[in-house]
Amino acid sequence: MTQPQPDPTEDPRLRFRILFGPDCYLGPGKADLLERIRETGSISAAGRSMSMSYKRAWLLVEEMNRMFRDPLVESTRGGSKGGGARLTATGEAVLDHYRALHRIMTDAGSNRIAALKAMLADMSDGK
Amino acid sequence: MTQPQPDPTEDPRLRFRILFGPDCYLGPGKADLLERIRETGSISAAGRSMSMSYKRAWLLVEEMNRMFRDPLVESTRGGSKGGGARLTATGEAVLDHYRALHRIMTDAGSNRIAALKAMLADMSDGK
DNA sequence: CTGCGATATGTTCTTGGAAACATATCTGAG
DNA sequence: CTCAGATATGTTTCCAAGAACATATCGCAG
Repeated sequence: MTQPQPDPTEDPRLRFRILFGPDCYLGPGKADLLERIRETGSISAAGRSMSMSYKRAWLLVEEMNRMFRDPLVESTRGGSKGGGARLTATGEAVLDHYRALHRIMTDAGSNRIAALKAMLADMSDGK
Repeated sequence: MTQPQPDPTEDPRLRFRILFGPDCYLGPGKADLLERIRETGSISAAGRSMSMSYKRAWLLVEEMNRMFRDPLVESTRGGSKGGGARLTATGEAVLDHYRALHRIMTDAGSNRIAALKAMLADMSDGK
C-alpha cells in the first residue's frame, strides 16, 4: 500500500502555492499549520511547535475558515483543558489534497528537476 | 505544434519554487527575470519592466550565475548602447525547464486543484 | 465562585529586506 | 578625450510584516 515515498526534507524539494484569487491562496505554511493542529489538537500548541506566534497562527486559521465554504478548523473555548481545536472533515480533505498534490507534482516533474539539479555548481569545489 | 495552453494569469494558478539547498533555489521571480532579460537584452530594462530595482535584478542574476556550474546570463559593459545582457545556452535551458515544469505540474495536479477550487467559498454571496 | 488554560482580538514595538540614493567603471561613438 | 548608456557595487533610508505585549472571554474542575 504505502510505497516508499521520498523524504520531503531531502534536498531537491518542492514548495508550491495555489493562488485562487486576491487574498485567497493555499501554501506550505497553511498546510503545515493544519497538520500540526490535527496532531496537537490546539492552535497555540501548533503555532508553538513551528515557532509561530499564536496571533499569526490564529490569523491563518481565520483566513482559511473564511476562504472555504465550510470551516477547516473548529475550536472550543473553556473546559477542563481550557479549550482546543480540531480539523473538520473539510479541513482533513484540504490537507489531504495539498499533500497529494505535492506527491503528484514532485513525481511528474522529477525528470526536469533532476536535469536542473545536474546543472548546479558543485558545492564541494574550492569555491 | 503549439497547442492552446491555459492562460497563466487565469485564476486557479500555481507558483512554485525548487529548493536545491541553503541559499540555492529557483522560483518564479528568477524565472520571470530570465525571461525579461532574454526579451529586452538588458538587466536594467528587465528589472524596470517588472518594477524591480536594478540592484535587486542584478543581485538575482549574480545569485543565479553562482548557483549553476555555468552562468545563465552574460553581460557586457560599455559600447555604443552602453552595454547589455543576454541568456547563455544554459540560461535558456534553465528557463525552458522551469516553464516546462509549470505546465507539467499544473496538468498533473489539475484534478486536485479543481477539487480544492470547488470547496472555496462563493465570493459573490452577501459576504 | 474562583482559578486555570485555552481561544479571541486589539495595540504597540521591532527588525529584516527592499527601495532609494550614490558612485565607480567600462567602451564604442562622435 | 569626452559623452552616453549600461553594468557593477556600496551606503543609507524606509516601511510593512511579524513579534511582542496586553486583555477579554469562555467553561469545567475543585
